[in-house]
Amino acid sequence: MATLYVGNLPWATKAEDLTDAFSQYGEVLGSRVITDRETGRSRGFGFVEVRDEDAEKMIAALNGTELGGRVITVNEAKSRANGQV
DNA sequence: GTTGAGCGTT
Repeated sequence: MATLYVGNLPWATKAEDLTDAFSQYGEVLGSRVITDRETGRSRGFGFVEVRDEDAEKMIAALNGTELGGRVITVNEAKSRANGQV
């Protein structure tokens, strides 16, 4: 599968919101919104796990679109484990 | 109750 980075999210965005939004354009295997480890508040970005064959389609479909009232940024995630191969 | 570029935890 592929990991998608989702940024520029509202503070109220949750993992379910990412799943609901991304599942409209592909199969969402899992999602995760990054929250501050110390305070527990949302950092305004998250990650969505999708199938590799649907990843590019979902990026093109949701990148630059509106979510929760804000325009979000969707890209292929690159950090920690990168490709997950 | 606040903030706004950036890539997450076991």
